[in-house]
Amino acid sequence: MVSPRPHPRIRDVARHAGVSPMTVSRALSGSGNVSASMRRKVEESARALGYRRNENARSLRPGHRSGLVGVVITNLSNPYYAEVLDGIGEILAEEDRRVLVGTSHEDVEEEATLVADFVGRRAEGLIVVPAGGPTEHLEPEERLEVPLVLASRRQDGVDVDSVLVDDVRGAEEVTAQLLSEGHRRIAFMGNALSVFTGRRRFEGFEQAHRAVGVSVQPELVRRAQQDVRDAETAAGELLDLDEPPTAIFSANNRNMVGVVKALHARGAEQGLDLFAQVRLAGFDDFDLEELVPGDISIVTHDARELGRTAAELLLMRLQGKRTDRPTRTIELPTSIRTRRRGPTTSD
Amino acid sequence: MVSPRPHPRIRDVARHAGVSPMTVSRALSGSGNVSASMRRKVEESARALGYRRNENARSLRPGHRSGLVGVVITNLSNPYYAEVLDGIGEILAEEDRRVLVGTSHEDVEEEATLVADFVGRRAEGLIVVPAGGPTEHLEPEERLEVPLVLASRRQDGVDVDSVLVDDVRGAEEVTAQLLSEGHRRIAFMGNALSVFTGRRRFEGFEQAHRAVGVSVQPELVRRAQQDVRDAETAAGELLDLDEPPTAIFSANNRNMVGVVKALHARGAEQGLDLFAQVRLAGFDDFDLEELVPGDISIVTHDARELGRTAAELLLMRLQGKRTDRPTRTIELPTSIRTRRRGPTTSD
DNA sequence: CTGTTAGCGCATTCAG
DNA sequence: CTGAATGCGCTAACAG
Repeated sequence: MVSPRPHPRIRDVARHAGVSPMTVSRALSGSGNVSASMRRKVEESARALGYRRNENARSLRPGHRSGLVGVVITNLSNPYYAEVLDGIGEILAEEDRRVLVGTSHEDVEEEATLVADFVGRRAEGLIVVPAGGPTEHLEPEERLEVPLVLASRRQDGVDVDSVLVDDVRGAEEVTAQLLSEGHRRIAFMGNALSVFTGRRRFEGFEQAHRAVGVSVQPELVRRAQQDVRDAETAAGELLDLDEPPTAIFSANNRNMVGVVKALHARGAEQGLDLFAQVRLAGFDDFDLEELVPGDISIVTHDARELGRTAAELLLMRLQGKRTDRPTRTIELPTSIRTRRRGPTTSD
Repeated sequence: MVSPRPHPRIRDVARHAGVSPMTVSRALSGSGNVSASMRRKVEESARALGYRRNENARSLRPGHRSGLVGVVITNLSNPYYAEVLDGIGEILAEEDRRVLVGTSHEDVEEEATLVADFVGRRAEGLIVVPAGGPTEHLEPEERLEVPLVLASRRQDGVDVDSVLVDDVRGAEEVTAQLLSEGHRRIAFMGNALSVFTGRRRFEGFEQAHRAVGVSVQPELVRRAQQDVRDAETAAGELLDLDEPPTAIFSANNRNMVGVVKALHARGAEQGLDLFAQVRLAGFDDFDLEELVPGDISIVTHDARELGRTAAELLLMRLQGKRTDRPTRTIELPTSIRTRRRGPTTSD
């Protein structure tokens, strides 16, 4: 007992209202000249039949816009990116545009598949957190000239509007702070070098070392941890070294949380206060940072605002306001927040 | 210098390859019978022109599926729902389906708008975390019989496949635990009563009280906090009462994090260890739970698995495997994890 | 194996 | 103010 036509068409409404399809189209789009009574009658028929205009068919007409924006995120279970996505959605919803979302899992091929698919669905614009690596799929011809904005990361050779944070400086400054406190064995935990932020944040980390003539210890560098569990494991390995680091720099949210968990777990196991022995620093806010029982410095910026800005840049292009204008890169301000503990158990 | 036709059509490829559009269609869809050499030639032309099949036009053909699933989340900046969404995406990606996502902000009207829009775009299925309230927009006629799965919450009168957790029992058991420890002034912080989980978790909370003949104090009930900041404020108010609660039950992730922050902040301000004075319990995992320096019990379940299950239920319907079979509600198992501290400063 | 015809649902012409 | 014809891009069904 399935209805033969799941979706009533404009012609069904027309028949029901005893008018031509054109009248229905005009009445429902609100645009054309239709008498008030006619409009009412059409609206009733539409409601009665449960008519819904087919946006896909509509978008076939020349000049019509799909209202779709494709968003490719590397890892949605990172609250940082969830926040970015939410910021993007916030701005696009204001313009009544919808979001097609996909996760690349930091894999360029998955990213390319998603981009191709979104373009095939005639998304009007794309916002991508690029995984890094080959970039053919991001080139204008490949994406059929669909406007693209890169969020959080940029790609060499992909000249499009981008929203970044000043990774290098943030990493450098916070690392410098650790060095100035006397730390000489600072670990680095971050993304692979193929990832823009992984490269840049490591660069800042290195620069700070060079500035004071200290060299980065390769054995203290851990890369490409994808989630908290990986990060916790990697941090555990660092703590197990014969000569463990005296400080750990975590280049993103997931790594930082993993490090904190590792310090806590090991400390409890060994009856030691590892937070007093290992100074923490890194990128990205995380919930309950204030509970970390040791000194910690966070390079922070507003993830939601980053998403909003990316969406705004895209909208400019979509509204034709900046077509053929040169590409812009907006760098969002970061700040460093340091939280220090007094002597651990006293007081 | 804008290209006149941004998107080459099948006919352009046909002309370029010196064949008919039909041959191109067949060659590219891989389905039809096309000679190998022909196929190669077509593929080359397609590449040369940067042709991308228009999925919207394609989905116009009878019998064709859009491959789209619409997902409505109430609040993406809650990591819990980000995880649910990621789980949904994981399953759908396996079937090469794409996700249209929107945030309702716990507002039924926004939810209705999104559902209508997704249906208009001919999404084949919908997964909704319902905000609660009126449900006309979720009725079969309104959504044009598009299969719908409810995630995390159910709606009275909306008889569709649903994935839930056993809110009532979870809340009851963990509340009973607090009561058995002697707590008699237990605060409740959760969603509005109009929200399914808000209702059910409060119900369990009340039941546990009734079972031991203790009555819930209305002044200790705070509802509808939407984010961590709201929750922190509300928790602060509770702590400011003349007779503050001795325990707080937080009915979800955002409330729990807010409560922990409030206890920490107030404690630091007043030089007190509030975690020793206020017993915590509630729903949903959160990062760094182990750092909470006091007793805490969490009713936990796998958010990603909830998303996966919702997607799987939807796929069953989409693949016609369960059409006209009765509606199912899957209840995911929860468990309670309790973490206790020894005496605070000694040891 | 390839081409022609026709129509998916809609809205922009242009006529009345 | 309303209707008829036409085509957006694609592909079944049917020739050939």
